[in-house]
Amino acid sequence: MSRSHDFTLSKNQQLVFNLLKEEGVKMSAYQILDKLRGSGFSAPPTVYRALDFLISKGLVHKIESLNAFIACDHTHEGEDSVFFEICDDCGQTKEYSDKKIYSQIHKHTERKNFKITKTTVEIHGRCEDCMDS
Amino acid sequence: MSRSHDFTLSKNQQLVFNLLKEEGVKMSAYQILDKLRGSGFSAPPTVYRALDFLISKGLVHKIESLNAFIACDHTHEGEDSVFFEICDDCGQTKEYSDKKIYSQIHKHTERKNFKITKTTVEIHGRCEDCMDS
DNA sequence: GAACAGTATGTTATAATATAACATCTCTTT
DNA sequence: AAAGAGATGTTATATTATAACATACTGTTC
Repeated sequence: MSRSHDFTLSKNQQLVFNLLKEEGVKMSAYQILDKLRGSGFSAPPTVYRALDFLISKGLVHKIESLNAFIACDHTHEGEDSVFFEICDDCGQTKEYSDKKIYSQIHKHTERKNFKITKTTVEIHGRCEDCMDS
Repeated sequence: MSRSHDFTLSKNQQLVFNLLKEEGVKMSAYQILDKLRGSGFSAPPTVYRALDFLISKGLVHKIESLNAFIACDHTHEGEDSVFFEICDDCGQTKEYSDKKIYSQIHKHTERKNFKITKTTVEIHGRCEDCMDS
């Protein structure tokens, strides 16, 4: 059950991660639960525990402004400097990495002697496709 | 920096706004409800409706990563380019405005032809005071 | 291979956050 | 006074998340 990581995923962790990767879109914990009932999931803690683990390993992100979860899109560089662009019309949620945005944030926190543990950047709006229609 | 509003606050809106201003810290909707029971509040919709209005006018912000609400700190410039620095030790939540951070974000979305309606930037970590202890 | 420690799981219950739906009220404008 | 818009009161319920505790699995160490 392993990936190209220095850790292994348990059965439940693998099931949740695979589902999120296959769907490729953001899902609520209860949407995940419903999809995995056939695999033996029956209660919320099963989902939340798997999500907590996957998030701690950086394999899944939580979209705070939507209480939703999405598989990490590993096409980008930089695990830490990730942010989301969310179309409120079609729901498409794209993950990006931009060192410059985070560099500005770090400049600010360094001035304040603030030690960052996690940063949430979520951009809501309307995507190119939805602007056309 | 005070601002002149082109609108008035209803009784409930005023009560919620005054409470948040006086407390000066983030509060959950249910904390607000409990504090305002003496003023006749008895159910969640009363609080959420007032909060929705105040947020729409920019007088209150929601901290998405904490499901909490805080009065806008009008000491900064730029209504739109606001972000939060949240100490997970002491809970202190400071509001800042930084054009440069938002300028980087806008550069990104312009490249993607993404039309922003709202941006959430929340920085979690440990504040200077808590680092000392 | 038995004892153990650490982690993961299953299960029930409940906490915490947020909204739907609908009746009523209170203004302002006509 | 009637109409319309916004605000409120109220009940019920939806949605999101965690507490608590028992059991099972997994990899050591002896």
